[in-house]
Amino acid sequence: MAAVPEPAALLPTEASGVEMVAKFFRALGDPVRLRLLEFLLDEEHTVSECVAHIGLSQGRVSTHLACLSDCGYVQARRQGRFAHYRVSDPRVAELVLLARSLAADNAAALAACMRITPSA
Amino acid sequence: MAAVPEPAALLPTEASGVEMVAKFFRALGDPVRLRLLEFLLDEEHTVSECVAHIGLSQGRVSTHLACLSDCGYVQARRQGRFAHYRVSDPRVAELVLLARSLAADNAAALAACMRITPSA
DNA sequence: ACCTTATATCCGTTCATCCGCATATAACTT
DNA sequence: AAGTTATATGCGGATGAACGGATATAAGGT
Repeated sequence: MAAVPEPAALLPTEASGVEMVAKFFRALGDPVRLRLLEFLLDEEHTVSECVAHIGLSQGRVSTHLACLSDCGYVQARRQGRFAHYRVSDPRVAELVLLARSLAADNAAALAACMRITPSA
Repeated sequence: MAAVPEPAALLPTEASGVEMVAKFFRALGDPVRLRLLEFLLDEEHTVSECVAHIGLSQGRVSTHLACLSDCGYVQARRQGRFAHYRVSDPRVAELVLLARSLAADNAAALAACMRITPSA
């Protein structure tokens, strides 16, 4: 099977798997969540600290953190009434750094790309 | 400068840069574009071939390809009335494979994450 | 010139996602 | 128990992004 010159099956064969990888990327497609990831890379931080760092409403930040947690980017440690979040997997940093280098090489075209966000 | 225990500045310092990386990820957050990327990894394909492969309207596929091109994921080679697209950078495959491995490890949680796509 | 083929763009609709605000839950404090 | 602090969830509204279908542009064929 798979006698085609495919490199190693970039994507899962099932459609549901592709949708899953897309979802995974969508979680990174938000500037607030990216900033949260960076903030939580090395050290744990509570939700309140994240709120102070990000500057959005507490509810919003909590939801963003839950989203990152659902997707496996960060982990929550409960302690009393506090929730300490941190990045759970070193590959996360790898992923973002790789994207950053790619994006940097295409900054001009990317900025001009009106097909994703017409006004940004 | 940067005497903080940051690992190597995961994200660009300026807000516009963060928005740019987010935009970059958003381009990958669509199953159709992911399938196109895989299709164009090794071999060039024309738009018509992509249309046949993907199964959406020609206009839609053309726009998706333009989007990928704007973001620097693929490159177009014009020949007569044909446009041949292919992945331009080997790091693209790296990026998607890395995400795939991460997503696989969190498949269950990801599937249950209602914060990104309530119905998928 | 006319018709076909290949690709790109525009338009209106529908669905997804983000936001702030209000509210619910849960844990400490006194 | 009542009040405070920390976090999570629900709601309506606004914007973003996907789609199909129609149309514009451009190249080849006859």
